[in-house]
Formats: sequence, C-alpha cells, structure tokens
Amino acid sequence: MPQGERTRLMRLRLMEATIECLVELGWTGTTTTVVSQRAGVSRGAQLHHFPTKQDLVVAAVEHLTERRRHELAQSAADLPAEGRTRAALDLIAAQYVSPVFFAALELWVAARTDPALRAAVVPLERRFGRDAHAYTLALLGVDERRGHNRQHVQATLDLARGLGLAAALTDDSARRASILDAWADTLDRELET
Amino acid sequence: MPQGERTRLMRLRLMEATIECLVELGWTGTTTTVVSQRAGVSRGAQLHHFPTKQDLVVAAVEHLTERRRHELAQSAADLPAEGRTRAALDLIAAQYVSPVFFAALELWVAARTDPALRAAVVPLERRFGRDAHAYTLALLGVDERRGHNRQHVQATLDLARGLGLAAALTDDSARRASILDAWADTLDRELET
DNA sequence: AAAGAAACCGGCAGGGTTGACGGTTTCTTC
DNA sequence: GAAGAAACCGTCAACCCTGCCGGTTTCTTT
Repeated sequence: MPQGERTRLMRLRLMEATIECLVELGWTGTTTTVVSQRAGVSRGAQLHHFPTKQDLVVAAVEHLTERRRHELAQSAADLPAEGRTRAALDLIAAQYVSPVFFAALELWVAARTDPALRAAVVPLERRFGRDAHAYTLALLGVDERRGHNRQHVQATLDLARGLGLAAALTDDSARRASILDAWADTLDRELET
Repeated sequence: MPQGERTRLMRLRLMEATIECLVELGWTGTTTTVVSQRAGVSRGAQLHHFPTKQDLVVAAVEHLTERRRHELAQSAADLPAEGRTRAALDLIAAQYVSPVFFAALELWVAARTDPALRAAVVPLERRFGRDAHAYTLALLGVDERRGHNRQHVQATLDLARGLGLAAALTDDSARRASILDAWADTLDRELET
C-alpha cells in the first residue's frame, strides 16, 4: 500500500475511534490510550500522526463536522407534499438526536472551558450552523428575506438543539414528537411563503 | 459553634466551590484537590464529609438544583401588562444563559456517560423540569389543558435550553433577542387563553 | 538495489488525581 | 470535668494519563 494511503487510513481510524469514544465514554473517558487501543493503533504510531491530544481531538472535530454536514445533505430525501413541514422537522430533529450530535455535544461543552479547543471548535461550528440554516430553508421551501422567516428557522434549529440535549440524558421521543407536531402546525401558519 | 452548624457550613463551602469549579474549569478541571483548595478546606476534612468524588458531586448536583429552583421562583418579578409575553421570555431565557445553567450543563453531559452520576441527575432534573414547566405556565398566564398550550410551553423551554447551549460557546445575545422577539409574537397568536 | 525518508513499535518517566491513614483538636454528653 | 464522638489535618501510596525516546520495519526515489 502506498504511503499516503496508509497515512490517510491510519488517521481516519484514529479520528473515528476518537468520536466513538466521545459518544460512549464521554470527554473524560476519551483518553489517548483508549483511543489508540480501540483504533488498533500502537501508541507510537498514534503519536507519530497526532503529536498531542489537542491535535487528535481537533482533527476529530473537523472530521466530525464534515460527517455532520454529509449526514445533513444526505437526509434531504424527497419529502411528501402532504405534511411536508412535519416530515422536514423529523429530518432536522434526527440530526440532533444522534450519536454524531452527542459527540459534538461533548466537544462543545469541553470547548467552553478549554481555550485551545474553543478556538478550533467555534469557527467549525459557525460554518456548520450556516449550512444547517441554509439546509433548513431549502427543506421547508422558505425565503428567509420575507417576514420573520429567518427567526422562525433559527428558532426551529435552536429548539432542535434543546430537544437533542434533553435526549442525551433521557429518551423522551414521545414528548418530542408531540412538541414537533404542534410546532409544525405553528410553522405552517407563521411562515410567509 | 455547634457541631451541626460547622458541618453544614463546611459542606456548603465545598458544594459551592464545586459549582464554581464546574462553571470556570469545566467537568475535567473540577478535581477534588482544586475544590478543597478553593473552598479553603483541608483535604482531610473534605474526605471526612465527602468520602469519594461521587459523593461530593452528587451533593453539589442536589444543591445546584435547589439553587436553580430558587432562582426560578425569585425571578417571578411583576411583569408589565404591555408586552408581558416578551418580558416573560426574557426571564425564562435568563435562566438558561447563566453560570448556574452552565454548571448544570457540565453535569448533564457528564451524566450521559457516567451511570452513577446519571442515576443522581435524572430524577433531580425531572423535578426541576416540572417546576420550570409550572413556573412558565404561571408566568405566561396559561391553562395547559387548553389546545396545544402544553406543547407550546414545552417548546419554549426546549428552545431556551437550545439557546443556552449556544450561548455556552459564543455570546450571541443579539441573535437570541431577535429570535425571542419573533417567538413572543408567535406565542401570543398560538396560545389559547 | 541501495540509501534515505516516512511509518511504526512498545516501554518509560514525569506530573497529577484519587482515596486512605494516623494523629490532633473541638464539641457533646453524662 | 471526663470520656467518647465527631470534625479536622497533612501526608502517602497506588493509579492513570500524557508525551517522549531509541530502535525497527516499510515505502520511495534514484
């Protein structure tokens, strides 16, 4: 196998293992040792590719953001004309009730009190936020320049984030569905088309 | 000073210091050593009152929940009749953009992957959630049995949580205010009185 | 194919965290 | 006021996490 390919695979395995650890063990449980073991990579090789834990985690953040963006785009399945808004909300909410979001949540919270990590996370999250906003506009078929459409879309995303945070601790899908039902009706009335 | 009082004060200082640490240093930075130093308590005394870190943190969680509930009740200032909904939203949002919420956030996220902590956090958070719900109903002057009022109130709280999470990383008060403006108008139209 | 570069290996030391212990002081109770 | 209990103190050992190192294997280049 060529060298470039080996490097790429090795880095990929390490980053994926990092994200898995974040999801299953949380930020505190994600130690460099555990990551290397889970990735099936020797400690030496790990340090060769990612000299410090910072490097590893920041790379994982970028990789994760890419994955989130990918999942976002992929979930843009063709929506039914009937109850389109409600179906769109399900797609959006699903982004925030998923392992990928939980990993991002760990990073988000850890970054709050870790300046170096924060510097890496903030710009990435900003980009992702923009994408999510644009994606939601498209999904709902809405022009953000009209009325308060922009605010409503933002509120939808922040609501989804709040629901995702709640889901991190207890699985309350019934409650979530009920809230989204009502919110879909509201959006249909409030959005200007 | 009587013994009971000494114990109470010592425990209180330790729990307060724990919460301070959570806010400023995050979950990872909150070590027993740092807490005891900040509380001005010797390591021996700390271990006398809280044999393990678990014990300390769980006690801090309970204490924090009490404080959150207290702040909730206290913020029920008399609202203006004009623009009551918008003012109420500010009170609610303020609960989720505050050091107290950030400390709770650290616990929330840590509890996701820590079974013992989770067992302590879930019931407390459930109780707090109920209180917050009831409080919001009162603040908005709403009967939850009518129409979809219940869902809208829940959505309001989840939205506030999402906004609080966003505020943990970047201070975006302008964006938040804009969203809440639109949300207040929506609520005024959607809530059944 | 041979030299040089990159990738990879496993063990090691330094720093830090947790929980335990023996001993001392302060309060309570009889 | 004397005995017993509770509160308090500083230190210590065990453990873990991180980053480093010298040496080995694999690839690349000429």
